[in-house]
Amino acid sequence: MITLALITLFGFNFIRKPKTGQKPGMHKAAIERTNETIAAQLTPVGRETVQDRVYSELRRALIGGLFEPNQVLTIRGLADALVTSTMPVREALGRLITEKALEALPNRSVRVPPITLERIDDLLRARSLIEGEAIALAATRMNPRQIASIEAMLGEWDEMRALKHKKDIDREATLNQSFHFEIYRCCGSAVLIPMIESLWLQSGPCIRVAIYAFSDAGEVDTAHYHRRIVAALAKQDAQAAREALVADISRPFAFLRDKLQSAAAKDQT
Amino acid sequence: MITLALITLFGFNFIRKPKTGQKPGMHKAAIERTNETIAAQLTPVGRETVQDRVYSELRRALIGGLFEPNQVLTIRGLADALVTSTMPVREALGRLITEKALEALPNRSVRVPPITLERIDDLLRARSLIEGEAIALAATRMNPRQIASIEAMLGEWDEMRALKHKKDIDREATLNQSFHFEIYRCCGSAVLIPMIESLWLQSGPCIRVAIYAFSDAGEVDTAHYHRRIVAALAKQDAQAAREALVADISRPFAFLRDKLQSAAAKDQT
DNA sequence: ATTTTTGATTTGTGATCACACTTGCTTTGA
DNA sequence: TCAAAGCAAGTGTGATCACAAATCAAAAAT
Repeated sequence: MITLALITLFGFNFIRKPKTGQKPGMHKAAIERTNETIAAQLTPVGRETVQDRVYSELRRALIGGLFEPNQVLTIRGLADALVTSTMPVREALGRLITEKALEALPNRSVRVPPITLERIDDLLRARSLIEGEAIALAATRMNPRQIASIEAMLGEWDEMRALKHKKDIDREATLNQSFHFEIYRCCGSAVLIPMIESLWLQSGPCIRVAIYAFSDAGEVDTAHYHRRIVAALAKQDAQAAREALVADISRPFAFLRDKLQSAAAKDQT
Repeated sequence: MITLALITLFGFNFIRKPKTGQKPGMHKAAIERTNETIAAQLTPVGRETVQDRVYSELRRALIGGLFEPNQVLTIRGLADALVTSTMPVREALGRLITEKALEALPNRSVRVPPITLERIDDLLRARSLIEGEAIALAATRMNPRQIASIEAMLGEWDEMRALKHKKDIDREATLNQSFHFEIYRCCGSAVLIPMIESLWLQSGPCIRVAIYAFSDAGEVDTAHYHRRIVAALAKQDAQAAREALVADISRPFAFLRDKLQSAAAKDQT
């Protein structure tokens, strides 16, 4: 019956005419100019709803691996933790479920998706494909200023590693994320970037498990691979950039894969 | 402050222990057997929430191109049309916005994303990349029974076209969708398929515009390209399948592109 | 006649409540 | 002693309401 209702959709009142695109108040030139100069100095404040904040927070937590795989989340529990009502949380959870960042069980409870071997391989393949394409596109489009920007991040990385003995994993993960997305943002595709974000969201809980284990041996390699990526981008060599990127993101997945397999083998005995 | 609240997340009551996976009632063997025979005959009823139905309906409408680009949708309007309250609709809209199937304007109103040249090229590139990969994977995995299944759909297509003079565009679009997803489902990737669905959702409003215009000249070509795809799959030729698919999905985009460019040129004069 | 202001209507957002379902524990019965 | 029924607490879903912001149309002012 819902189907029937929708067939007769056109002409109903939920269709609002698209805006004409014309600015309505194109009148006194002087006032207009005054407003423009003001607009040039002020940055738009931009409303942010509670739901948006909840959503971003949950995203951050997922990508950062603050939630473990298989962990069950409840609306009221999260609402308490975030100090809001249930409403923004339930909408944010629904959005994360459609992105496959969370999983809706038949009981109607929601949990962080579990890690399986197939899923790991599946995620790695998808990420190599899409992020590889994005970096290949970016390689031909990045200007020297943008290259310099990510090179600066590399420097910041070294500096952080040199100064602090304590491994600040959260900081490192954030920096890694910024490094990658700074590059992807240059690919010029408004379609690919949300897909990459979705993939990071899905692989977040997985790779965090790996990162914790590898901080010592992994760090130097990470810097090495990132340098390779920057070098390829500087030469505008799309193919080399793609390969360096795939090598970079493959490592934690391969590590996790081995760990899972050996765990399964030990479980078998 | 929300950030601080989340940092202290672990150990809170919203973490529920994952289920043990053990069936609790593993007792009298006779009763167990009786229940199993009953279970074998009955199919699980499976709850479907109102929100799910609304979401599916809106998806169907978007992929089918029932909404025009730039069209503004309102929660209450849709709720009236679907004969529910606003609650399921607003959650469904939120989910569609995160998938980029709809667009949230700064006014907090939501609309179908507009068509631009860049967006068309962007969508086509992403679809070629991902659906191409999916079909290449499927080519090496489809068994003869699955091949026969999509061949049967080809036959159904011819039959439909031969019998009806009237172009049943909705039916045709549905069949086209089934044809493609039947193939993609064989690629064995739980990650790629939702991404493809998301891409169809985004390109739905665009390509519908094209399909309306090309039904006459396009139909025979469509059948031709689909046959090429099936032939390549039957030979397990991944590369040929990918090329045939790209050719297939490129046509409506190219058509739309020309139409848009000529419209822009005419607008210029 | 055009622009601005004002007021009424519409719209999205968040909170709260009622209901149905699940879950875990206690009590009952064999 | 142990399985099964019963009960109570907790959870997701949908409806309704209050409020602020946006939109639109008419009235007022220049």
